[in-house]
Amino acid sequence: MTTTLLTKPRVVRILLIDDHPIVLAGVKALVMTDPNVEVVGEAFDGRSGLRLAAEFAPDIVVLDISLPDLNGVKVAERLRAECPNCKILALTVHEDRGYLRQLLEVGISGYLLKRSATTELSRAIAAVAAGGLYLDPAVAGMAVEVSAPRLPESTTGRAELSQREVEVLKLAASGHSNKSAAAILGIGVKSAETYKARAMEKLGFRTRVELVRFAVSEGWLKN
Amino acid sequence: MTTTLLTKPRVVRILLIDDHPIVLAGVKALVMTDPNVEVVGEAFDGRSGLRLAAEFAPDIVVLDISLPDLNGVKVAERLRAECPNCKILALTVHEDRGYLRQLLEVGISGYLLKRSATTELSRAIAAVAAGGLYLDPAVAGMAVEVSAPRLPESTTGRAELSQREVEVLKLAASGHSNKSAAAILGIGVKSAETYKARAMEKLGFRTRVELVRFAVSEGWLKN
DNA sequence: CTAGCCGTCAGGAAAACCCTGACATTTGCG
DNA sequence: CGCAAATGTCAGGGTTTTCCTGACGGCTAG
Repeated sequence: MTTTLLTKPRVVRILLIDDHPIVLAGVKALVMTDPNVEVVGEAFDGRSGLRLAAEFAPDIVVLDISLPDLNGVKVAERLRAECPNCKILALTVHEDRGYLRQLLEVGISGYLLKRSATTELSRAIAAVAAGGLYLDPAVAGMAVEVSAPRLPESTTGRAELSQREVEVLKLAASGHSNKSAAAILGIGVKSAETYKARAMEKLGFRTRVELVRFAVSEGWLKN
Repeated sequence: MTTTLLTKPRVVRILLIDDHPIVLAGVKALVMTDPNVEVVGEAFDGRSGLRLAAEFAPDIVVLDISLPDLNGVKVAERLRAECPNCKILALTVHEDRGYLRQLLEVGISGYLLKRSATTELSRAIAAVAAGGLYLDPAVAGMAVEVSAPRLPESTTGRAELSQREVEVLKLAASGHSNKSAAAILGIGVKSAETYKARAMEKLGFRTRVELVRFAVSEGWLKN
């Protein structure tokens, strides 16, 4: 079927989710400069966002990954489930491989960094609205290494961490040695080593630096 | 210049510094809704910001603390020196005692969190333009504890860390090994070990956990 | 019932870390 | 000026920790 001659100037309806009102208002002001875009809702946390998404069924959800109540990945996941027609455009400061991978697995349609030029925003929205996949130039390179190499065996599930793995990881990121973490959890050092290794492998991390970055972005180190 | 009877129609001239163009554009859109405010410059990094400040001598510099090239505190410091008439309004996501303390010592006029309501922004600008000090409600409580207790341990002049010690400590807290830190600093592993040991000893830390806690409270693990 | 994840752990090699010096500069102070 | 203290730089050697490779029983789902 051929495309219509006059592409109907159908307005793209957008829901914004960002925990920083000042940033959200700014993004809103930006996207509204495009007459084809309409902001149908704004939320400052994950739960409100999910509620508004269910209510308004927007075309695109512009989602900040760092949220106070729910992890951005969790929100994306639930959005996919509860509002399958919503496209998700992640808008974030995080340039971590881990986030990108998780979000791609969840099925987002775009990943844009806040440090990108403002023109990228409208470009990304246009691309996503058209049904495409948009990745920020700065992370596009990661996508290839991310999509190909991982997990011949995790066909069913995604990179969910088990309870023990999360516990050890938090302690490790807080500066505890495997031995110390093991003592705290009341298990053997070797077990702690195993959990940490498995978790790191699941997350695709190979160095403690990456782990600490992840921990910071997860809010694990807020004391 | 004659004084007018009505409140001064003088426009507040503002310079914006934020490394995320999308956020910066948003803030710009927000402040421009106030007719008394004029944005005279925008910069995405510290150096450009300092240059523009010298060029335009704005009334207020709205400064994001997380910058790629220079630390926000450094930028504030140099702004105070090079452009003494500029008021500085820190706009940031960081709620750390450490940052706030450092910035207050440098002599900023305002501290606003991005998670605050948009109305706070104009309020803060107005307050700062009027020569006042504005602190975000969320950090105002910290200010009192911050202004009084000036390093109880430094009574004899001891808790001062040398440059190298701080550098290695930051890297260590971020998850770098001594070896990795040494490589980054371009020194031998043994030197890095020495700095770290001396610094830990000065601070009275025995474990990495204490170090990480300290780093978090100092805001070293953000950005 | 077979496969995979989970919690638990070992052995041995490799890497990182801590402790003890060491030495040359720089800097404050009597 | 000269000396002691602080700083930047590094090595040797013993101790810990981490890393890599398995392993084994319990549970759950296909």
